[in-house]
Amino acid sequence: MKPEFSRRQPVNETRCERCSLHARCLPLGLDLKALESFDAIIERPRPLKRGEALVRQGDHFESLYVVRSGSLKQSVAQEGQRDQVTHFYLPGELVGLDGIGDTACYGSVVALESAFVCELPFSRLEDLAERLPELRGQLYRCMSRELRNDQRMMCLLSGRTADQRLASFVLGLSERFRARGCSPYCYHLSMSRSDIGSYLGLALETVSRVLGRFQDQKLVSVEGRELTIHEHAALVALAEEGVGRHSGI
Amino acid sequence: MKPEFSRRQPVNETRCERCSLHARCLPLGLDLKALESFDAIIERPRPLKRGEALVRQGDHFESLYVVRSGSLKQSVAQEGQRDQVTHFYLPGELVGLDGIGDTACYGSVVALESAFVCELPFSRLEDLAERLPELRGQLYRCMSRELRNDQRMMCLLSGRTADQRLASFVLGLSERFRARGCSPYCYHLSMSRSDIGSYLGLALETVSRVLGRFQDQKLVSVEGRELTIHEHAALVALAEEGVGRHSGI
DNA sequence: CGTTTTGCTTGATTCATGTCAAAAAATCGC
DNA sequence: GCGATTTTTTGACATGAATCAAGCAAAACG
Repeated sequence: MKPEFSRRQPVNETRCERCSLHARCLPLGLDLKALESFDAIIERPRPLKRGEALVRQGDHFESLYVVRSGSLKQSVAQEGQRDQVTHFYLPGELVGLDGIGDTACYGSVVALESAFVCELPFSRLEDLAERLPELRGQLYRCMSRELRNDQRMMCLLSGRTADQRLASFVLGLSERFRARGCSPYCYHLSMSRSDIGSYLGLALETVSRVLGRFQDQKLVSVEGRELTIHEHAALVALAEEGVGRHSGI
Repeated sequence: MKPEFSRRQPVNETRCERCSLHARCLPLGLDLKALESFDAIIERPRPLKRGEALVRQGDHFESLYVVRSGSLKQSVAQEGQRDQVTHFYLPGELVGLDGIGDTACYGSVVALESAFVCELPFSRLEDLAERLPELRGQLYRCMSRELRNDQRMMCLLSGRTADQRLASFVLGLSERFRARGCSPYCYHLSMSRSDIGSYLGLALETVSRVLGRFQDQKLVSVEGRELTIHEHAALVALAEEGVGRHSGI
């Protein structure tokens, strides 16, 4: 069993200054004084059990959240269609940016495993941003980065094959784990095949089959939800390959 | 021939106060004094010819742009793959939000027809936002709205059939035209079938065929790039239908 | 004003991926 | 620890949409 985030983030480490996510979190770049003001507006870590909802679609928008440990998924339910998973969130990532300026939350956010989140009431964050240009900049940058991620996702969904989508997905997670100081080559998938399928626009059976094929080709090994990357370069090559759908090049 | 935006927006109307897009544009909600400060940082309308690039992928990010007339597309070129269209921009819409905090522009933005854009140098906009809370809020709201749009797009791309994608596309444009005071039932497509296909993740032949089928079913008529919606309700029903891909409901 | 280019439509065929079904494995609850 | 539930794998089959290949229409160009 791999160590999980929850084990690495003792609950009592409640101050931003001491938080090990400091370097990847919203208050990045704030000086000590600013960080203390920031720290002051945070609602202290809130524990979530697997399957528990942090926000429900349609809830009144009030806060952003930073994942402190564990992982979550966002999913949106539309008009009698199957729920669609739109995001996975790892420690340090910001939840709720898509609710700003809207009355209701766009989707539901649910814990995929035991998790802690810090709550940032948006109105207080705005007040603080008025005084802290750095924080303002960070907020813009976070939103803009998310826009770029979403666009990358749109490209993935509209132009690439199932194999390429899964290669990108596996590599994307790998990169995110690496950035958090976890092994990029061997990690735990906290989401089900069905979640992955929904996120990537594939049937869950296809996810299972492709992962199996990757394993046969010795690119990765998958045992349940433990994934090990063996041929990083080959996955990159596959993900970037010119021959997607709609006659590549 | 329908009136086009360019005919409705005389070039010499250069002040924000007199701009007819006022109500849909970034400075929405600013008081007169604030509006004047905002007006002062705008680089005056810049004309673009069909096919001309406003920004090229990889350009250094410096400014946001507001479309004043005409329309544009954003497309990103990846690793030897076919270009992928990621956005269409209509008058009043904000171009470039995805470049904030990044050194380079994420994609190229090209005029689909003759167009004018107002340039907003981002550093000056940031300075101004420091003093104008309303403007700050507007910026957050614009970015957040775009996040929601991108997510809607992701849902469209990963869960819906070709017919549903095109129905949504046609209705989406209709809504955007309506919001701009143009006819929502009869409008001009400034983009090619190939652009639409790229945007929706479909082959251009499929776009052509589905549009043809819609015409046979008397939902719309399409003559070249002139589109008329006959059965709005039926299109809505189709777009929202539970039976997408991945066994609806 | 004819020629070339570009964009659009249409048909035939193929293929990747979805759907349905059932078994196997893992996880959960008591 | 054992039956019940959920998740995952695997197989057989169906099908929507891509691809390939013309042909046609409408601009753009000399």
